[in-house]
Amino acid sequence: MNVRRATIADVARLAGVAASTASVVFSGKTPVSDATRARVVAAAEQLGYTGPDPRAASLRRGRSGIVGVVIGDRLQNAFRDPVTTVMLDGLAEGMAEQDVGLLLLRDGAESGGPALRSAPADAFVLVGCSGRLADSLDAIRGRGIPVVVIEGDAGEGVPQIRLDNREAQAVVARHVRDLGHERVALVTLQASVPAQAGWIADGATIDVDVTRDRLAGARDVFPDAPAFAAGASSIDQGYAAAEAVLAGPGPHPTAILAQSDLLAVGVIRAVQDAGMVVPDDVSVTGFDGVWVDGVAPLTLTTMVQPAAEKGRAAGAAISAMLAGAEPESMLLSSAFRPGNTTGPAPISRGEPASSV
Amino acid sequence: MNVRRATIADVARLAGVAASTASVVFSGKTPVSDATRARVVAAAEQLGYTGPDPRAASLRRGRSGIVGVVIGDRLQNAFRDPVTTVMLDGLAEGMAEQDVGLLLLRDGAESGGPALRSAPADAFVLVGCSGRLADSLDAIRGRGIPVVVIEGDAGEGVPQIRLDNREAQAVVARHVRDLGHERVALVTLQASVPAQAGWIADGATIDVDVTRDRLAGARDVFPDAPAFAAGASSIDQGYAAAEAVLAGPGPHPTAILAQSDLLAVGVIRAVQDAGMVVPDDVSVTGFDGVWVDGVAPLTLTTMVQPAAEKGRAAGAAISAMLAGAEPESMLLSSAFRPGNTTGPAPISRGEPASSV
DNA sequence: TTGTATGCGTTATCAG
DNA sequence: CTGATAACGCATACAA
Repeated sequence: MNVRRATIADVARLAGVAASTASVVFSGKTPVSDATRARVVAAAEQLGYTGPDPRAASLRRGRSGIVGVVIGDRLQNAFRDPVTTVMLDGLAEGMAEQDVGLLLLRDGAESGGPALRSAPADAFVLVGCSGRLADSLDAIRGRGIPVVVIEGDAGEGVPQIRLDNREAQAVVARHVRDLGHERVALVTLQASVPAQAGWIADGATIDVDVTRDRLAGARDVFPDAPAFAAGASSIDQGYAAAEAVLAGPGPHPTAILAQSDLLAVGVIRAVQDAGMVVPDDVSVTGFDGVWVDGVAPLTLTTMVQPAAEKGRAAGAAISAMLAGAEPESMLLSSAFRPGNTTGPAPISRGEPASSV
Repeated sequence: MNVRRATIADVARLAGVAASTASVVFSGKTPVSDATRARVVAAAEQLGYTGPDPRAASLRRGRSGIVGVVIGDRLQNAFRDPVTTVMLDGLAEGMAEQDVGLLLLRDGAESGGPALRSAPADAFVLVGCSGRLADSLDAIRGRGIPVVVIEGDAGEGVPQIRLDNREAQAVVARHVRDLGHERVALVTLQASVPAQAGWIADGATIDVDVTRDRLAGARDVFPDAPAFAAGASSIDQGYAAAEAVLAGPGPHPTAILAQSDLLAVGVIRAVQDAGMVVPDDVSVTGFDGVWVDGVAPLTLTTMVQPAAEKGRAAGAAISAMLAGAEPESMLLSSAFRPGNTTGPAPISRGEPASSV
């Protein structure tokens, strides 16, 4: 290991050719005579030169082969939520053609933080990091780099991959209403960035698009349903939220609509730990459809969202933009999947619908 | 959006200062008078200059702020396996100090493929991509870049983060033996790269370190236990492997030791679908300890490995190496966690221990 | 087929 | 505190 690494100039010198010739041997962009190639390769081997320095090459070519993926608050939560990982999965697949790597970035406390401004990425995918989204977007667009937004409002000119969140959540809500439920509570995804668990006040502004849209969908059917925002999409947070909901004044709700499957699992456990039965005493619904285990022998009633497809679509859009095209935004839809965590509302004790 | 993006030279010109001065305004490495700074900032804003081009900066500085993480075969499997995501989690945490991004790379079909050679990373973390590991390692070391290996044999001079796989698996095996089991079958993680599901022949070479070591641990206790290699660490593959195991000739095994929790869950389902009861007819064990759901109301008997700690340790090692230190390798240990998927061996029908 | 010249956009260094 | 200079390592257009 020499102190200084060999450069292509060193190789060329040793091989007795011009640097450009040596360069061509590695890039293969231009024909080279076998004799020359052999000399260059030999020289490279002798010097321990393994190929062009990626930093220099990317400066010269103007491409780094990296796509930045900005995932919410913390990488931690992102990895823990199967929806995100499935989506990343799809993203990787959607860009398999290009030989690019995915650079995972979190949209940290410092909005539009250093990473966004200084990451050597050819393009970015922003994932549901609303609220802070505007800043992040500015940081990126300022760089004149292609960007696609998944589940967030990006404004003009930015391709977006969205879900029919409002309508989808309304479908679930109607299912619950049709079962006769009237006292319904909602457990939402995080409402603000950074997340802050707690009741969502009437008329409160909700930064996060997904949360806002799904909440709207539920309220389309149950206008007065109280909503508790979880701190993250996790079982624990769902449990805590349900505890808060059940501890509220008045009779407990007969149905709890959670905005993610993970939250729903937590809700179910909290309900059970409170000595009640799902769905006899309380019906519970989720959202996502990728989380299948954890409530056995129950099967969660939920909306199945095309998570992998979201990623694939984003990947395809990025590919298109890198190729100079202008991809369209995309609206994907979810499918209702009934399970047995919902059932008929328990016989009313004559209580009117009320806030919990 | 101009055709050409503004450079720091443009900004400097407009501000009437030298390029180096403008640069300093952005980097903050040297004091600048307020007046000058203001002029530069104004010029930058006017030109839409949002900061130095990362590619040029990293060429100049010799650092890109990126750490490459090479995960097995497919990103897909990596994301699907909670062990990996938890590990990544820890890795991100272990490097939180540095403002670096994680570049996810797969060690694709083309060994030591382009990504490894051409990714502008300051360091690499290789995760259990053995077999192909040697090639990848060469590709990286040739570049003279710090590298840490998690769960793989990297040879001299490369810090490694390893688990006590062999001993840990032996602990589980002894637990099973102590319960009276004699006819035991093993379901292993992938044995080769790329993965190929199937029985592991006697004396076959196993490329993947983790698989080999855990297998050895099990064989320390059950020298003749037949082993079936799964195609990946997933429930489905576990299910398929167990089907193969149960379909074998002779009496079915009374215990199946799986090398991961996901596999174990699949095994359990296959056993149940075959009309048998866990653990009465067949005991099942896992490995990992991060997967808690999916077999309710059973609790998996498993080894809990410090997955997050693995990542953290790797992150710390990378940080140290980037700072010029030479971190030591690390051996982490797992803890036995008994569950109720194991129980006493069913009453023997006088069959001798045999291969299935 | 090979070589020459040029610049990609920065920033470290050092002299003023 | 500011500016001039010189790389960083490579790849492309073009000429030979």
